[in-house]
Amino acid sequence: MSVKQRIVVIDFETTGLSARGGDRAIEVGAVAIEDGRIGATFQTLINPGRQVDSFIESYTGISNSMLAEAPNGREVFPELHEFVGDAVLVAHNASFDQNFLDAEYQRVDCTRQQPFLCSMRVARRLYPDAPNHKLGTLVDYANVPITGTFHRALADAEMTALLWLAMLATLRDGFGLEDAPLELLQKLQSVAIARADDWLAAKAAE
DNA sequence: TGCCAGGCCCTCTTTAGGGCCTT
Repeated sequence: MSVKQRIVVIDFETTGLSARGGDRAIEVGAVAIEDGRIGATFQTLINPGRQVDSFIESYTGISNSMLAEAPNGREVFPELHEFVGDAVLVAHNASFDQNFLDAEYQRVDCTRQQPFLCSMRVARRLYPDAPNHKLGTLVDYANVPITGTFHRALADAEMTALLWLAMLATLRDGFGLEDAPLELLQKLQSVAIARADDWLAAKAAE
């Protein structure tokens, strides 16, 4: 995979926690990282075809009246698919966003080919001393600027993208690895899966 | 009525259980 690989950081607000249980996306935010910098963005509300409950309205600040005027998934997801292109995807707690993206793509006959990396899994390895690994906590811990309201899709995607860049910087500064940040993070994630902490120690000792 | 997600990761583990994180 190319070092210059475009990355898209994505975040969904949804009607609930279970994509497979029928919950739907109500907002998507996506931020492209190109050449190590934040570039184009994509954001829209999505009409889920149903009422969202009061918890979701309160949690996200997205009301039913806002969603009533929003485009539906059949309009939104082909556009998102085009925006994402062949970029590697990143999200905070990626399994959640991946399940929603794949479920919504399936409804509009789109498919996802590229890998989906998780900023939370990397942060747990890179910042083990953080109070916790919620996005809001990590934004503060890594001195990432707050770009908007938490629990809105574009703001969360932007701050996840900035956290991702901060983690890249930490890796470069901490391990002297000037190049191949994407490969490094992919390796770091696979290492996390394998619980192979020795890999980082070996890299640091080189 | 009662139930209500799923994947990762750690540990008092692996023939399991529970916390974290996302909305």
